[in-house]
Amino acid sequence: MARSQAEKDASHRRIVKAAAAQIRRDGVDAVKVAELMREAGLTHGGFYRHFSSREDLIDEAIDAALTDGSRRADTGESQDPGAELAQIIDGYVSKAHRDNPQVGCAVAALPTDVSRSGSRARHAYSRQVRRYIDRLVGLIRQAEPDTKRDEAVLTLSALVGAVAMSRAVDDPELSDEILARTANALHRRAHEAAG
Amino acid sequence: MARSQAEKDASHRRIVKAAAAQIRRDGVDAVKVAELMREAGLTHGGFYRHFSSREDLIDEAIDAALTDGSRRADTGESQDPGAELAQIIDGYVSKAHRDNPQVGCAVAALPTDVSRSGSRARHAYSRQVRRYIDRLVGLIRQAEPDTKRDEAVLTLSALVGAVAMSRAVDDPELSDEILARTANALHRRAHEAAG
DNA sequence: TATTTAAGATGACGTGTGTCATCCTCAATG
DNA sequence: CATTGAGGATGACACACGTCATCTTAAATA
Repeated sequence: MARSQAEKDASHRRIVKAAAAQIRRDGVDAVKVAELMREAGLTHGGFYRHFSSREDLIDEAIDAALTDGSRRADTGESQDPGAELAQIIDGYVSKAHRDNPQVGCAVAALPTDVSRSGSRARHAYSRQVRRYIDRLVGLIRQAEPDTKRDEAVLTLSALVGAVAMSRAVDDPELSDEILARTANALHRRAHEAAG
Repeated sequence: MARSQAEKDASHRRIVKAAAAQIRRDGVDAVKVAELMREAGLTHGGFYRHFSSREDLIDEAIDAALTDGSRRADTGESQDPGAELAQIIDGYVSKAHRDNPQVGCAVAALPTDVSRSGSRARHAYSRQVRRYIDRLVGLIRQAEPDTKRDEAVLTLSALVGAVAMSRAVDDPELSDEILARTANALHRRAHEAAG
């Protein structure tokens, strides 16, 4: 063996982390191998000791970006489902989330990129969507299980769509309005269901 | 003057139309000048008679893709707002729409691309979002105007998010479920509001 | 019909980028 | 301590793509 395995793993993680952040901020095609390695404190030469191709890295980085987001979603095992749901909504449809895609939820940041990516990325995306839905199902108050699941999917769709649109829009007021009104409507719906 | 102005305009429209379709299907970065001109029945040489740069074309093509979608949304001046709303929901969150992004709504297909594009594209996106919201406000039954607008924004967010996610997901069943449950929940919400 | 002018074709250039061959260097083993 | 093998550095190649100079050709005008 040569250079410590721990060092290699650390380098690997640094590369993937940098790629995951840049992909969420600027998209898949903005990731350049040489530039990425520079960000990770390396040169472009060693790249192929870690990945068989650029495509391979992209797949792993998208997977990492998606998995990374799940940690955030799993925090806060509150005892009050209603409060927790409200907290998730406000955190997701927030200006901070909108303005920092590089550390935000990849489900909202990468839908189009994932559609055009490899199987690993699409699989990770699906897994993440299922996690969100399951989590929301557990927090929504509703009599019928089927109706409850409808509500969970609607909630996720609205969260993702609102953040995506708020990032694309040119007018700051409209952007804020999209976030605020989506949150309002989701809160009202949750409240009415709770009785 | 030389070659008929009508021919030039026709070429221009063909180029922009081809670009708009490809952008919605494969994203901005997939558009290559030479390939695009070939699709339009021309060679790459004449490109700069129409656009000052590739960026210029992208901006115009995104604008066109967004404007194109508004025609679809404006059709069907039905007398029954409830039926019209239901029709819009079912048409938007449909498998046909999901599977044909090249002719679908650009608000759902291009949020991330627009975020990284020029001012013209972002402005067109904002205009389109406002049109959708206004149209939905006019179709939603609700007493309070403010609440009505909340509902309209929520509806748009959910429509856009559902289509975007359904395209990224790997599992066909999950993809269908996202569309179907989002539609269910939106229909139920509209029905309850109608009393 | 002769002239003019611009749309479009042809071909080339420069740059950026993914990929790979080669060399260097140090940690792990004996 | 000598050896070795792999991580990382350096440099180069091949190719793709945006851009531009130049030529060709046909429509519009006198």
